[in-house]
Amino acid sequence: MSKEYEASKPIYWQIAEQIFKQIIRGEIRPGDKLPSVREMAVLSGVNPNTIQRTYSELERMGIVETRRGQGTFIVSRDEIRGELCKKMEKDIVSHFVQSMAELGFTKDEMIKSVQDYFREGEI
Amino acid sequence: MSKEYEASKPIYWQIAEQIFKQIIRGEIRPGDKLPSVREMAVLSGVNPNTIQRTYSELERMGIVETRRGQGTFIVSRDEIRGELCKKMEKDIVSHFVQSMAELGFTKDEMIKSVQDYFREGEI
Amino acid sequence: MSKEYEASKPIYWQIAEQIFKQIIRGEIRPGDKLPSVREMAVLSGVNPNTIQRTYSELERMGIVETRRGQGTFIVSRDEIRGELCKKMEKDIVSHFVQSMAELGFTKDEMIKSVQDYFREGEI
Amino acid sequence: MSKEYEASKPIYWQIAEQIFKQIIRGEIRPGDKLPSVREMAVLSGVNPNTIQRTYSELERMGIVETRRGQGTFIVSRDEIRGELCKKMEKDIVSHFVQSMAELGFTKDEMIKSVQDYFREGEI
DNA sequence: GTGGTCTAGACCACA
DNA sequence: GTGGTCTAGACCACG
Repeated sequence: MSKEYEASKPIYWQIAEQIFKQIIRGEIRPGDKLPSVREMAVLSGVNPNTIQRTYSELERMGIVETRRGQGTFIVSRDEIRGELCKKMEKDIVSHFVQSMAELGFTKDEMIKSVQDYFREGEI
Repeated sequence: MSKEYEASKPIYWQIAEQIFKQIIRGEIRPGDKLPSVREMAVLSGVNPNTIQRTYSELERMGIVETRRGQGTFIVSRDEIRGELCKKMEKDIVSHFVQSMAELGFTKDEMIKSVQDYFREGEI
Repeated sequence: MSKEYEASKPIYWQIAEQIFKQIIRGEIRPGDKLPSVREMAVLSGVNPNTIQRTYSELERMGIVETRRGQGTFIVSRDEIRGELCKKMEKDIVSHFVQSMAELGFTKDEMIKSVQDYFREGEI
Repeated sequence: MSKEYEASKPIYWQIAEQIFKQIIRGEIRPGDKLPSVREMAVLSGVNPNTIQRTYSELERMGIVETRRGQGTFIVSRDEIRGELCKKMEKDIVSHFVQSMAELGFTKDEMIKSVQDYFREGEI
């Protein structure tokens, strides 16, 4: 099931983002074990070192904990999912607002832009 | 007057974005001459090669045209400003909507998120 | 009664250290029998192999002796407790002094640092 | 000038610690450029990837900043040296005090242990 | 030339 | 079998 990766972001980070989304959507839950580095490498069609880096990053962010010889687990605090979701939402929204503000958009214009985006899709 | 640049995006692109914004805000107008590569390099506190790349990028995007021996000029079509603004707006909004959609947000939730962002700032 | 273990040190060694401390504090005495590997594994919430390794290490250090068919016992020399204590104290202190010396601290500064550590706690 | 590395800690971390000490002792100063990844690899007698990891770690800790195409620089806040020193001192002291406390030592006994350590050296 | 990422393949400590 | 580290060598974006 090897996927295609964009050139713009590092692969290890794109894989991390996939895991974020799986946690947020509830497909992976606190306490769950992630596939081993080697398994995940095969699943993702990349080198094990790349997955290693992904998992290291997740651990540094406190999303995952690794138990030597046992595997890598989603941190078992139930709040982790909500926290992750809030964090990502905040990052995306603040990036959006700041970008639009630099272009001179006001709050209401930003909201209108989003509504228009959906309106175009409807047509 | 060397500025600080983020590590996340290439410097040549950050400078291009500054120029976009100046055009959109009307600080630079169609037909205006940009500073020479060397001048701009000094103003920005970066290597002339970096400015060269910025200008190349702007030319590739049809925003700027270079006249041998005279310099680099903003393309003289008056619509350029509006086009640029629309393009950037569209890029930002579609990136925002898609990122939020991947997190499972609906249209209304996205709009609420933006409103909340401003609400927090008010407090 | 599974406990939490730090990721920095191997679990087998963390368990060995717990036993050291119990001996030093007199909770376990020379001649006492340690729990069997399997019992200890359950008590500690880890794999029996891990306890096996802990006991091997203790034996290698001459702190424990195993009698086939009977179990694992704290060595019956009464001095063992004092020796262990002296050894651990010496290890900790020499590690401390050398680390501080590498940072350029003098003897008096080291002592002051320790006193300050307690002073902060008091406030 | 290839050195010997202990097996207990990862090489990339031992190299990071060397840099810490050089900063604390003032041998490297805020704003200074570190050797390039490749140079440092030769100097240290290790693979460039290992140095890369060292520098990444230093950046993550906010001690160093990297400018693509230019090099890796000690962060140019003058306070960085004092902060680093305080941080390392605190880590070492708290580790020392806690280890000794677990052995049942009181504050005064800890200080006496340190003094005795130096006294033995004198003899 | 500089750092950043990735691959391939190896070895180790740990459970 | 699991994660962690390291080497060797490659390619890329950037300045």
